[in-house]
Amino acid sequence: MKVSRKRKTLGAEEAVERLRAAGLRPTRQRVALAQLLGDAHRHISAEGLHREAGKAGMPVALATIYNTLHQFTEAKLLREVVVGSGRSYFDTNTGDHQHFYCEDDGTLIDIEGNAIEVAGVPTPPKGMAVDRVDVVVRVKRS
Amino acid sequence: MKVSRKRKTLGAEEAVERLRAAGLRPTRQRVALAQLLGDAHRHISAEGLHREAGKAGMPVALATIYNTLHQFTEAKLLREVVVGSGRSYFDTNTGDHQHFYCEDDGTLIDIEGNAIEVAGVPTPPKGMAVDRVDVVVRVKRS
DNA sequence: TCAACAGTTTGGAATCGTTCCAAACTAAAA
DNA sequence: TTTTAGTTTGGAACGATTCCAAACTGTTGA
Ligand SMILES: [Mn+2]
Ligand SMILES: [Mn+2]
Ligand SMILES: [Zn+2]
Ligand SMILES: [Zn+2]
Repeated sequence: MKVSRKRKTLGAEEAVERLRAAGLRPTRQRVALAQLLGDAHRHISAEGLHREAGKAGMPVALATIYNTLHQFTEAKLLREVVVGSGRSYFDTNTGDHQHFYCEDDGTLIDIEGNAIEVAGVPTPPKGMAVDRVDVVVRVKRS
Repeated sequence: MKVSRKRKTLGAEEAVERLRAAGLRPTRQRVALAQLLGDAHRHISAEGLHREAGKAGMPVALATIYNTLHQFTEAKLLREVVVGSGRSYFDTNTGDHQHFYCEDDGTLIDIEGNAIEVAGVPTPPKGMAVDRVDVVVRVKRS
């Protein structure tokens, strides 16, 4: 049987506060999305969030979903994760961490930032500064 | 002034041999592309190779470019590198190495495989095996 | 309290990289 | 040669994302 699991969403007030703190005007749509993204660590696509908003009875235009995801990313409320050339994922875990990526089903799984260590990164070319070091551990069904 | 630089391409015979060794039928188009990809380490997109083939007087249909790049990748003559969700790059360096990625202009720069070291990769989830560990050092103009 | 404005949302069209398709072509086998 | 399986092709189709201009709505400050 299929076990249905409730996802922990945010209260509206909390969402509004979060948006204000990030300097974003708390519109109906942004509040709804901030609530849906909630607290738990998750990896979600634009299409996925669009669908969730619809199911939750607060439909939001797809263009707005994209706008919002990018604004949230800019505001460090989200982090964009690129693993394949197709779609991109947005990660509610903005802390230092890396990912397992399952090529078979497109799943992402967090790897704690303190678990993994990258050593020996050379000095970037003149005039460049390191922004972030991304590690993707590609796994396959064995 | 703009300095024009010659790129080292392969001889036709050498390209044919390489294709044969990889179990690929040496068609006119595949030989042309193998020649263009040549010996030097480079990062190229499908569109880029399509344009180069045209300029070199051996036009190849874009669909064939994609077919060929994927077949070459399958045959380990190339390696596919994903850095952004837009286009994907094909890397003539198939050895163990990683990349700097400049977000400003989309440039890729190799990092020797023996320079960088990733430690502490956790055991993959049950039933999964590590295929490859990709490190992308994102840099920005500073 | 409310007009005015800047910021935001919207549906739909447009873009873009990539894949699909079925017909024409060609390298290799017989 | 012929045959055959594999390959190429242009153009249509696709899916994710972005663009657009019109409608809407938080916020401000009179
Ligand atoms: Mn993006
Ligand atoms: Mn591919
Ligand atoms: Zn994550
Ligand atoms: Zn490389």
